[in-house]
This record gives sequence, structure tokens and C-alpha cells, in this order.
Amino acid sequence: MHDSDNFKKIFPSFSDELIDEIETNAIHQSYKAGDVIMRTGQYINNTILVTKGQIKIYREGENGGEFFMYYLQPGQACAVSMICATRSQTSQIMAKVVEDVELIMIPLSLMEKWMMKFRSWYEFVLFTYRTRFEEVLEVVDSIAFRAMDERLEFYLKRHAEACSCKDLKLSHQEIATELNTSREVISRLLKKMEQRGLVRLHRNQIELLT
Amino acid sequence: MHDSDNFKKIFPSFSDELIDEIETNAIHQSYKAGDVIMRTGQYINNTILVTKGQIKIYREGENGGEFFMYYLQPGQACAVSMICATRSQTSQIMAKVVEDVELIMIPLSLMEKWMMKFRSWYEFVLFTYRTRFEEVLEVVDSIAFRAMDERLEFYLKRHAEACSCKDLKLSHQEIATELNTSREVISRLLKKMEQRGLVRLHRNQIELLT
DNA sequence: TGTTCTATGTGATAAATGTTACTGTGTATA
DNA sequence: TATACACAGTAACATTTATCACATAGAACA
Repeated sequence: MHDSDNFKKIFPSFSDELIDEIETNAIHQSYKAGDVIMRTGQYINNTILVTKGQIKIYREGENGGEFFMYYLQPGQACAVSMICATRSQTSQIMAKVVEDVELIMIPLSLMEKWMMKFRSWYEFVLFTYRTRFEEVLEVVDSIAFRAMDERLEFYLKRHAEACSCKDLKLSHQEIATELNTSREVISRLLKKMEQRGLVRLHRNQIELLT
Repeated sequence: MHDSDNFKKIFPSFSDELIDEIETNAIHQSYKAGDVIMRTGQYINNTILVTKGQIKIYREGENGGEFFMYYLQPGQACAVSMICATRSQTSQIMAKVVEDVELIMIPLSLMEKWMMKFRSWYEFVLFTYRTRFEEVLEVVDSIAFRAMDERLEFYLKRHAEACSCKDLKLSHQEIATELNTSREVISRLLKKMEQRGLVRLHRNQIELLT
């Protein structure tokens, strides 16, 4: 199977001309689970498109916190990389690979040119901005208006959606870090959820029952 | 003074051709302090540019909360209105007038056309997306990583920047609502700040000393 | 098998925040 | 002036979250 067939499946909205351009110009990269693709403060000169694997996007606190924001999945682009690339600014976020990743990097200059040249690229970029902005607003909701128990449920739901499964491979410590709280709090809240029949707890795994 | 001279001052990056287009096509509106320009769930068909006055943007909670996100000021555009207008989506935020406002509304169809036609418009739109995204990320920081005392200081700082003054006309209740906490908590924390010499408290007014 | 390590459970306690109740005080207005 | 009202201060208490201390259980491995 050719790359172009792949692209067409992963980015169905892209026009054939755009896919040709991508194929001739893009830089391919792959990363292993656990790799950090992008760090806070790092300069960005490329827009990133994900073709395979799973990436998690975090906002880093001053004292080493890693607050989970959203997933980046095949067929999606890093909104922050688009934003920063536009002005060769430094990254405001940190990106960590959860599942081995393949991605395409598009230099700033091209990404700008394509905005005018390819309608489907223009729409993809705006769609990316829009959906991420809305997702971040939902995150604001969850922290601004909800207590930890609801935030935990929100967190678990989003992870289930990302992996399209009901068995989440997460330790309590990991969850605590990504919600910026302590493990004990998460253990207790999960226990309560188990008593309410919402989950079943295993070692390194949380089974959603809803 | 003609409108075009005004525009040129308020939106210095706009090209003359763009300003001409705006003048011939835009709809002018004005609102009084206290008016709600946009409600959560409302349909948006126009992009909004502010030429005068002050607007506050809130995220609304399910139980009636009004969480303050950021200010919208002369020379700025509502990023959410741009995003939503693109797909005639409903608003994710609520906009309230703080100080009598004059604004320009640009229909969806034009705003799209201009992206391709006027470089300065294209750059303005992307700049708006970028700066708002970054501002919202800072808001996430403040709630995710900081306790209420620091959040209050952050809040006061942003308000001082918005009005370019050190005397904030805010009641404790107002602040509490916008930070989604209770008045008593704000009163206590402000009192502590006063004891630390950071502010001086008056009725309906907080004087910043730093 | 025995040892070590990581993950989890849980009690005790501290600190931050939320809630209720009541007081006083300045402002506006009848 | 008298009254009503919004705003602010504060005590007492409830709840939530953070921290410390330690116990147990399963997995990995010598």
C-alpha cells in the first residue's frame, strides 16, 4: 500500500493535490512510547501531523506538575504547533508519547503557503484550532466548577474514548499526577466509585462498568 | 474625524483596502454596561470586533456559575465568535459589557472571503486565535496548579492591566462569583493581603499597592 | 522459595475551602 | 431623619483535599 492511500484514509478531508504536496515535502518521524516529543519552552518550527499512535498533551506547572489536557491521535494535528510555528514561538505545552507514534512534520513556510493554496488545508487548520479551543474550554469547566470526584470521572471517560476500550491501563499515581492531586485521594475516590458500581479495580487497570 | 482614521488607530495592522471593505460592509452596534452580548448556547453568525469599551468573557457552569476567562478590548476580536461563525455553531461562552461598548459585526461569508483576499485580515485572525489560546492556557494553569490565594492575586493583576489603573471597582461578591468561590473566602484572603501590605481595602474598591 | 519493588488500601491528622449565621457600617432613598 | 439595603468582617462549623504513616498484596526476579 502506498503512503498516499494511507494518508487518504487517515486524513480523508485532504485533497489529492495536498496529499501530493505532503508526500514530496514532509519529514517523517517516529517515536517510542514514553518519549517526550515537545517540551515547554522549546522552539517549534514545524507543524505536526499524527499518522499513528497516541500522544498526550500536558500543561506543565512551575513545580514540576504535569496537568493532562488532551489526546492527540491519528488524523489530528497539534494545534499548539500550528500556533507557535506561525511566529516561531516557544511551546506552551509538553507532548508525551503513550503508544508508539509516527508523525509528519511540515515546515513553517510550507504550512503558511498551503493556507492560501489548498482549501482543504485551510479548513483543516481552522477545524483544528476550533476543536482544541473547545476541548480546552471543557477542561477549564472541569477544574473551575467540579470537585475531584467529578473531575476523576471526566478524566476516565476521556481516556476510555481515546483508547476505545473499557479497560484503562493506569496506575493511581499516574492519574493523580495528571490531575495534579495525590495518589491517596485518587485511591479513595476510585474505591467509592467501585462501591457505587461504576468501576472494578485491578492492579494497574481500571475497568469501567458504565 | 472619519471612521477610517479611527479604524486605522484601533486596528493598526489592517491594510487600507481591508478598512474600506469593513466600512462598506460592517454592521455597527453599541451596548450599555451590564448588557449581555452573547449567551452560552446562542447561535453566532458574525465575527465581532471591538472598537470601544470593555467586555468580559465568561464560561458558564451548569449551576449558574460565571467563571471569568478574559477581557475583550478595543482593537481585539472575539476568538470564539470567529471559531463559531466558521461553522455557524453555538457559543461556548458568555460575553458581558463592563464599560459601554461599540463594536462591528462582520457576517460569516465576508469573514471567510477576506481570509484569502487580505493578508492583514488573515494574520489578524490567526493572531487572535493564538493569543486567546495562550491566555486560556494560562487560566488553566492558575486553576490547575494554584490555590485560591494565588488565583486571587492573578485575578487582581489581570483586572489592573485591563483598566490600566490600581483602583479596582470590584465588590468581594463579584470577585467570588468570577472565581467560582464564596464571598467569605475572598474577604478572608483580601484581609490577609492587606495585612501583607499588598492592597488597601475600601468599600467597592480595592487599591493595589504593588 | 525468598526477597525486593511497585501498587494499592486505609487511618490519623492538618490545612484549605465552603457554609451558616450574625454583626456592623456606609449609602441611598423614602 | 429614619429606614432599607448592599457590602464587608468574622466566628463556628462542615466538608474536601493534602500529607504522613504504615500495612498488605501482587509481580518480578535472584
